[in-house]
Amino acid sequence: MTDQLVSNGATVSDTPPFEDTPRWRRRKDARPAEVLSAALGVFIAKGFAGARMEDIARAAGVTKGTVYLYFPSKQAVFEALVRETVMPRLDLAEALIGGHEGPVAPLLRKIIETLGVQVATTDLALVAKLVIGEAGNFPEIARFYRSEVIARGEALFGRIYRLGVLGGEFPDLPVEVATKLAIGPVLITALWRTTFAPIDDRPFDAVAVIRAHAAVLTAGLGALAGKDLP
Amino acid sequence: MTDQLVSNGATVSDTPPFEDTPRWRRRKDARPAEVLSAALGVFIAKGFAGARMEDIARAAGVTKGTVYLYFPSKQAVFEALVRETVMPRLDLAEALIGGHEGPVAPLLRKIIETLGVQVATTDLALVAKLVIGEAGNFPEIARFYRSEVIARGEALFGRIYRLGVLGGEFPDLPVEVATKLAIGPVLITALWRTTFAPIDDRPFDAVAVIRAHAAVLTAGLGALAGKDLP
Amino acid sequence: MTDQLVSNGATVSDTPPFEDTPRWRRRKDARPAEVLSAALGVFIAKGFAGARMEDIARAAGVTKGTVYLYFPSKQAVFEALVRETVMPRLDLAEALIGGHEGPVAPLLRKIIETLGVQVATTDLALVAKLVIGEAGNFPEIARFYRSEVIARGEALFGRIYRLGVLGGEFPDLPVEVATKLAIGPVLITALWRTTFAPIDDRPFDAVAVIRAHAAVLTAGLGALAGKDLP
Amino acid sequence: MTDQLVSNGATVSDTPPFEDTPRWRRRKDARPAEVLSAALGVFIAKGFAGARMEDIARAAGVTKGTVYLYFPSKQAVFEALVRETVMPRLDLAEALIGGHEGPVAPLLRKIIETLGVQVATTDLALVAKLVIGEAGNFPEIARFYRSEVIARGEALFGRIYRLGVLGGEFPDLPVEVATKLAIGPVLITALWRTTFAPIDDRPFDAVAVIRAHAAVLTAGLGALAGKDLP
DNA sequence: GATGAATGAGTCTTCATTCAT
DNA sequence: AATGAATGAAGACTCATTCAT
Repeated sequence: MTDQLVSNGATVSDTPPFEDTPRWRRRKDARPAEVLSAALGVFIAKGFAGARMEDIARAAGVTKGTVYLYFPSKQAVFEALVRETVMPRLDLAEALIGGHEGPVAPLLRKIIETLGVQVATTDLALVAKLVIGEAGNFPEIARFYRSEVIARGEALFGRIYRLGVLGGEFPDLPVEVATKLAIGPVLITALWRTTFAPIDDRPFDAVAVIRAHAAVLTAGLGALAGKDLP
Repeated sequence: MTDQLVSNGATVSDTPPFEDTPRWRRRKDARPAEVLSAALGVFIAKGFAGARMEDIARAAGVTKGTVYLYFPSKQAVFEALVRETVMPRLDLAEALIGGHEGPVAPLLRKIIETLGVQVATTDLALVAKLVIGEAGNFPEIARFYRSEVIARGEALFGRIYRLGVLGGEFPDLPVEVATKLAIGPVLITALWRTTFAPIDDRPFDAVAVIRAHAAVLTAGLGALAGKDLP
Repeated sequence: MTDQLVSNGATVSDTPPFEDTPRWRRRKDARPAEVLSAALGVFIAKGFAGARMEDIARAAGVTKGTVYLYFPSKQAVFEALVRETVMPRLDLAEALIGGHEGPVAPLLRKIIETLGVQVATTDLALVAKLVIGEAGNFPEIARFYRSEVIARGEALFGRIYRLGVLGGEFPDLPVEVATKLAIGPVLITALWRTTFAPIDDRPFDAVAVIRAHAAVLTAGLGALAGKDLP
Repeated sequence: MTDQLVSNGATVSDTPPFEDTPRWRRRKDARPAEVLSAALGVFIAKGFAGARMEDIARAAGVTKGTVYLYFPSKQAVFEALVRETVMPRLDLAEALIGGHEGPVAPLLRKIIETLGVQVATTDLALVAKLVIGEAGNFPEIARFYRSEVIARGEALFGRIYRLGVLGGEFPDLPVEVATKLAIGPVLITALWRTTFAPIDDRPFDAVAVIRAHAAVLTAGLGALAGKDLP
């Protein structure tokens, strides 16, 4: 059941079923990524404390010792996981948004849709959920996430939002407030997916939520343009 | 199903019918609630696994043994906590919304503001965060929360929303989608409060987010009324 | 076999054989000393690294967890052991020597005999052996031993020795050299007892070595009085 | 008994009779000795248990696997180390003493000085310390050392000492007692060197201790010649 | 009713050893 | 011959739970 959640990365079954049956294969380069991928599933399913290194190792198709060959501790696995999962995507996001300039409202909608679907569909959301759940125990991680992920996201979004304010398309909300309005429904799809969808009969259509959100938010911002907000 | 959930934890009203030690009577009645209140703080700070019974006991001003006098296990404490914290508030919420009828859009805004501020400000949000964080380890809790809290909230919100759709004030979104749009920014304030606010210098104005959210959402829904959404 | 080495302190068999069979008895005050006594035997027999907390606990008649109730780590047990075993004896030694004044040569012999027998017979020697064996891993312990035990011993011995030098009874050796001449054979009895005596058929008469040592050393020092030593 | 001790460790002379890879020939011959030399340092610094094969290998400039090429286990390394380090020196010692005959007291002093300086200055002392520290875990090693090293040393010393007793130059002490008087201060310099010298500011003059010891011991024995000792 | 000493199952982590390359 | 990735048994330490007091 966890496997469904982990969209990318190798899983146990990636190991080719038949080879000349070596006790192990030399995979130094691939291993860390494999372990992290396996770790994501286990952490999501059981939380940091509940995840046993044994679980992670087995999910990665190796033994405990091998995990320690690449990561000095469970916490290091967790930290690497957050870093490695989030960073590449962020670069992508910045590249995606960075170039765009022009009429703001439709752009915002497009961005929320595109990124929202990404976030609501990929590991990114799972990592966010992990960070939220474990922030108490990992202030460092929270701080890192705060400064590396959220700050960068806010900067991107803020740049666009301010353009809209200047152009009279959006009301003059503080950027950090506007950002949360934009992120809120995106985040909820992420949390729903890990928290309630697994125990729910009804299908959960994350994309529908994101679409509606993008539409309603831009419409609402447009409608309130130029008005004073309390 | 709900009854099974909190399988055996004592609750506040569990006072044994007759005893002859009035000296302890006062305490005995108050203890379970005191313990749960203390437990909330500890669970929030450290998560379920990270919270030690010793911590909870000390926070409640008693010793470990005493906690076990009222709750048979750590899990029972957690379950009772979710139940006892959420239930009374829900009744309140239903009472609050239940009566109102009339013009829908302003009502919706009022409700989101009032309840949102409540949620974003009180323990309710913390419990939600807990449930989200521990759902993997406590499917029962997640199920309970899903059916008791979310279902009831959705029913309340859905009743109003459908009125708005019928009256042509709102676009015809599926109720569970609309609910998530409404809840998203509320939830984010809750998560922010526990996750990032503790490590952030800048003050976090939850109420501002809720206000803006109520305004933008109702404006957006109004603007899209009658239109087709993809 | 180890039991013979540990002269004082409670051992497992101190537990009264029959009582009203409690799973455990509340012994908060006695426990730390019991654990240390048991630990000495285990450390001597297996060295620090080879000693398992389980061994120590079982030797003390408790379980692992109980040991951790009183000592935060294995290293803490070791440190406390050295401290607690050595300190009281040192006070004794200082009291013993402190008072004496008068003709120096016979006094020195008396002191070496008395203290040497003590050292060669009690736990003191075992602890010294431990410190020697584990100094590499516990520089702190070595430092502590160096400054607390050896320095104090050297001061005591040095005071007497210098009197003898001034009185023309002893040759003018550096005190730290003279001390080592006095300690050497004493130490060897300690090491022999733990290292070779257990695997030897022939009985080992530590007291005979000490007596001979006291006699030969004082005679030698007397014979060399006033002469130049290279 | 001795043969069992070093059960299966390869020794320097183990060179397989014929190979055809001269490129490695030089190394292959030197390796075991290099490994043992490296191992001594590591064992001294960390004790047997604390020494990791990785440490030993790195100190020898090879990798773990290579160590296992020459020694089947860590214990085999330790055993070979003790054997190979001690044996050659012992032969030397026997050669040195063996020939001498004549006036006993000055000879004894000469021997103690010469050998004592050797012992107090070379690896020999370190090995002794190792054996003392690990005897509990390696009764075999202790037995080997007892029978091969100590017994031979005692025999050498005893032969000389008995001559002195017969000639009326020395008091009639049991040989094993007299040996310990002679060895004690020598051993202490060895232990001091590894245990306290590394953490001490003051320089430690092992040779001065040995010189004084040789002088005082022979003087003392001479002074007590013919007297009854208790 | 309350305490806290004691327990012991459960995990992380280390490292000697193996073996494909 | 040499390497070093992989293994897995072993041991320190934690903490929920029990129960004599």
